[in-house]
Amino acid sequence: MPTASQPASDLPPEKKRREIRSRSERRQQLIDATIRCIAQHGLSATTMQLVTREAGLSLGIANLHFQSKENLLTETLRHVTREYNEGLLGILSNEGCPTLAATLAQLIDFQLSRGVTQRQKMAVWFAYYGEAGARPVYQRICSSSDRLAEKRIETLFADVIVEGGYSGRNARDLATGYLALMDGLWRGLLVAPRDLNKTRAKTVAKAYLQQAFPKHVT
Amino acid sequence: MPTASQPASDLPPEKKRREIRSRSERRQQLIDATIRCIAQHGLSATTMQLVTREAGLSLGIANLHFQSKENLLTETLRHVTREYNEGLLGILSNEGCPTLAATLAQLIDFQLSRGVTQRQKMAVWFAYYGEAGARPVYQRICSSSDRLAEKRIETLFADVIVEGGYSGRNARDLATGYLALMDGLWRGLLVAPRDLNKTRAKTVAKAYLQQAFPKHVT
DNA sequence: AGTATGAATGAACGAACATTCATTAATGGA
DNA sequence: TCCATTAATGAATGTTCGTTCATTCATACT
Repeated sequence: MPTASQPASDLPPEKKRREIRSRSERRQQLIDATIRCIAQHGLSATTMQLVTREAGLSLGIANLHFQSKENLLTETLRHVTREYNEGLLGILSNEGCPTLAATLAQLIDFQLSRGVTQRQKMAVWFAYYGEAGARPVYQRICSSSDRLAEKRIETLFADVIVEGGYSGRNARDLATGYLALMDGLWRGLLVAPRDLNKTRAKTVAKAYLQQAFPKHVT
Repeated sequence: MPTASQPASDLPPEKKRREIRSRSERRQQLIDATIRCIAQHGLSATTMQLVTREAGLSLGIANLHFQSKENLLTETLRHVTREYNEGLLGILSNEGCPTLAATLAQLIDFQLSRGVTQRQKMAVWFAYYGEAGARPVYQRICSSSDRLAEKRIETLFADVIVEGGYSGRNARDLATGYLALMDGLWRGLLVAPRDLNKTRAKTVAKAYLQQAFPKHVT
């Protein structure tokens, strides 16, 4: 978007005005640009050139604030992971959430909300999963995030089982199953958006919880 | 370990004996090497050099048989996809499979069998999922494979619903849910093998089918 | 045995990559 | 107002990539 009040000229070198920002601002700006690049071009086609241009900054700045590309990518994964986990924690801390049934409903709504299921974020998740087998750093970040989420969901399910007096249910297995189901639905939304939309994904997820906790899900 | 009867020399150029093989043999050999490379190094670190060396062949041969790296990668995805679909068809064509209950059991066994869940194969799946958002070719191959699998499972589930007289069940939604669950379990096996092993994955998958079809799964 | 065929090789090449760093200019304190 | 400090820039660098193709040699046919 060219700024107005520029001297008319066909192809000026277009000197960019240099702006100074704080370290954390620049880091966030670069991470956001990285997310957009991965979503649009894929992880293997994401270059420093592309990222810095997307951020509207010069080539060298990513190395200035992140030392290396590898580090930028790692921090990007950490950012997306932290964002998701904080959102999940917000739901499960059930402050102002009156009943367990309401918490379950909010959980599904959150995990299939616009913020979580936008292509940008999902593309990033799966891009890193693909490399996780070869990169221990990615694997550690992903699996520790998984573990955290599973522990929280398991606790919630355990509470629901007690409240509902459900017998023969294993909270841990149900949590594993639920999160696996949600993972698969995300993958479907990403890879086959023509065959699976968010509404149907919500139906399928709700059906799982209803089978598990009939009294808590309508 | 230097071979005997070689003219004494510290670092012999070690001339390689040239072997001639058919086009299809070489293509298969290169695809297999590509799978191993992706599993070991990740898609973004998989180079022609690495692949051809892994195959024990010379650098130029991949371009000779596949024209381009892009084409080699696409054909590799197609190969893995076809292999999985043929295996699935083998199970679901229920030749020699007496009952629907037995078919369900075989389905889980197959999807969590050694052949399907070995790290090599799963790493390939997820590597391509990650790029699918940016590459229409990958997306088409993945989603058409998904569609095929889902149609078959849906048909099986519909039969089970009729036989069991289950009411209020939607075969399509159950199929979507089951495949999503299986996808998530695979992801867990790949990314967090410490927290999820094959035995527990089988337990979780079985629990899903048991909830859906209690009379058919023990 | 001699020869034609084309599969296989790997040195060479240009393009694209991450990274470096001398230079530039915005900022805040003197 | 001037200067010291330091964020920001982007041309330059060395490396690595995919691809090409002249050459080599295993094979099958005459």
